[in-house]
Amino acid sequence: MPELPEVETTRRILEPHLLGQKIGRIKHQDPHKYRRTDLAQGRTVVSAGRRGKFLIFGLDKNLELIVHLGMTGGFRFEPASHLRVTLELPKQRLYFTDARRFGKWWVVDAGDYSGLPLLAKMGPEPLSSDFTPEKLQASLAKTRRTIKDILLMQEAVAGVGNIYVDESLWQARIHPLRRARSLKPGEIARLHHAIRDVIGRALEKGGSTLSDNSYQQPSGEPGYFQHEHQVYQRKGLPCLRCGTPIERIAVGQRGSHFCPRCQVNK
DNA sequence: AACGTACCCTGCCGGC
DNA sequence: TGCCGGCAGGGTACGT
Repeated sequence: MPELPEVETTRRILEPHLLGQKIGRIKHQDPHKYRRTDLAQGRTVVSAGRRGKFLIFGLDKNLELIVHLGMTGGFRFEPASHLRVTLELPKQRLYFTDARRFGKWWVVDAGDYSGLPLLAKMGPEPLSSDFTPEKLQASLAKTRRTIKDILLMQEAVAGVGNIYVDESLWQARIHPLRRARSLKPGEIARLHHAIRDVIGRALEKGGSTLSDNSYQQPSGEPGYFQHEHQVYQRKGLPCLRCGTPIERIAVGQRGSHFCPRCQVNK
């Protein structure tokens, strides 16, 4: 599923194709999921940014086109199955495919995220200097939730989803069901480092393409970080640190993979 | 206010 | 072999 590394990889690839280009028609059949996109037609793209898992394309006339890829959304340079949106540009077309249709588009006045409350309260970018162990500690201290829950909520840190939470918790040797506010300073320091390390390495590899093949770069090329997963979708396989079989449990509604020996729920 | 849960959606998988 | 129920999960709505 697209998380920060996949969304940022998409952003970097799309940026040169969009900057300075005037958007023509945007064709789709689902106005509920692709809201007000008529307002982007005829506008020129002036920036291509990202916040957490949201792509934010700045347009002239002080507008922004915001895209969330959901579970299976992705841009393609060529038509593909599960085509949902076609975006016409002067020299090419961009296609948006989304098998499970959890992806959404919005057009808003620049910076007005009143219709996207999650974006408004998004936590620090994990690879920025804004993300510090102190800020992480402060976020974890004010909740009774588990560490897995709070990391998925995007307010403690932006852009981390199910894959990279599991990978980060494994690297930091923290059980997913630990109460967030019970983490000791040393554990928070390990977790902070693990999140930055995992997200950074995943980004270098172009993200993860899972067995369902849903995430692809716009060219159709996959990501390569799935080959470096330590726990995600490795249930029953030996922990690559200690050999104990990886377990899978439900946390909230999410599958969670962890090593019962390395990650003890104290 | 904070937390838990149902829901959205559809391809895929396992069981029969 | 083919059908079908259940599962996966980011984000949101809603009830407690």
